[in-house]
Amino acid sequence: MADINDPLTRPLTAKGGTPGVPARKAGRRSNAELLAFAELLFFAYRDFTRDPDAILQDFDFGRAHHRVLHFVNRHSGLRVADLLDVLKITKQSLGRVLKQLIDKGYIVQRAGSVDRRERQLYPTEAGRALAKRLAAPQLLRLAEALRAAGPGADEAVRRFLEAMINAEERPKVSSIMATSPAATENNGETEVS
Amino acid sequence: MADINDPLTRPLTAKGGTPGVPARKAGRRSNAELLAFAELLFFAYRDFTRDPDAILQDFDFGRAHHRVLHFVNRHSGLRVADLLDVLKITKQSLGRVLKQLIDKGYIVQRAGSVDRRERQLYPTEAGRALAKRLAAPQLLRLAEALRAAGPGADEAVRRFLEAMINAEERPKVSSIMATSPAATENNGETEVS
DNA sequence: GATTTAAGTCAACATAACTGACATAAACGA
DNA sequence: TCGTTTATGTCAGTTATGTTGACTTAAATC
Repeated sequence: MADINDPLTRPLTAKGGTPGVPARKAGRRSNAELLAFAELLFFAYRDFTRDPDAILQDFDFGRAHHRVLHFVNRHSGLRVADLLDVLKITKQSLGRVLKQLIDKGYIVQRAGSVDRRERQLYPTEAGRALAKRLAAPQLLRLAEALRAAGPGADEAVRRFLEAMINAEERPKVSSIMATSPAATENNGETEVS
Repeated sequence: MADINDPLTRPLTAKGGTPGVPARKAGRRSNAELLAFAELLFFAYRDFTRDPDAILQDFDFGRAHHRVLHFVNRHSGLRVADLLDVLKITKQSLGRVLKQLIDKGYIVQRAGSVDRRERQLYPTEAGRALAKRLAAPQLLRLAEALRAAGPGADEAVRRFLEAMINAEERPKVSSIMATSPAATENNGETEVS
């Protein structure tokens, strides 16, 4: 077990507070504590994106392609308008990366069956394979981090992340996340292999 | 209370599992569950950065300036090399935004007292004020999200975020986070006002 | 038939990252 | 002391990803 006084291995935030500092009221957090969470979120996200970024270089793709491929793969059949709303970028920005993913054979589009102006987006077999490869290190990282967070942390972390989303976006996020292979096909037991 | 079956207001992940699906072993998580965490992290970070991004426009600054100003403000006296290691960008990339922050009077630099090649970075009064203004909406969001996550979630979330950081980076992150006004000056009771 | 909507495209531009090469000053080592 | 390494800064060119604004096409809708 790590020595709590060793600056290289102790927990990033002192447990039990600083000696001589009276405990704050339950539920009140100092700005300094909150800033520590802000920094941890920055570091977590910084490293969360690094593994896939490295893989993407081999395909002449960037993080933008990963985001598009991820959402098309996990929420097959979503429309261009859905993607724009999820990513919060302009049609022109999306257009560039989406075109490249289509041209290189990772995504295909189909006219909507009810409204034929709509373009429904689907991954090809190559698209599914690449998405899986990009997700693999992130899934490992998440699994390990949830394990490290301790039993019961899943729900706390999930509620925290949900509450970090703009309130007015939550219904849309919820709706997007409800349309996934896990929710519709195979009971969530997709394997990375 | 929200109807758990209403797709617009139910929790983003079903609680208690899907009927007919056998409970997984304790501690094992399906890839679909982990992918949901990946998406929540994306959405959380997407919205976490939007409030300060809007403020930055009024100053002709971007997110890169925010990151630099934040770390200089919260960890006064850190060196250029520290900043490069924290941000994981090149010297040239940092140089551009740092120069602008210095030219516009938000950051000053001082030669290191022991090694005079080093440049120690400090916020000016204007820098501190801007950092505080940029942090304010993020602190509100974090406070509310931790509240929403429920009692005891702080520690779970903190452990989760720490474990999301690359293992070899944790000592450096720990060391950076130990040098903050909260850790050295006023017992963490900095106020946003 | 006119209007609106979903998507796509063209052009110009801004930001923030990158690589590679080189300069300066200070510290360090033989 | 002198050569080397280190910390920082800078110049030049490139790439990735975002922006605004204008316009087109096809299909749905009023």
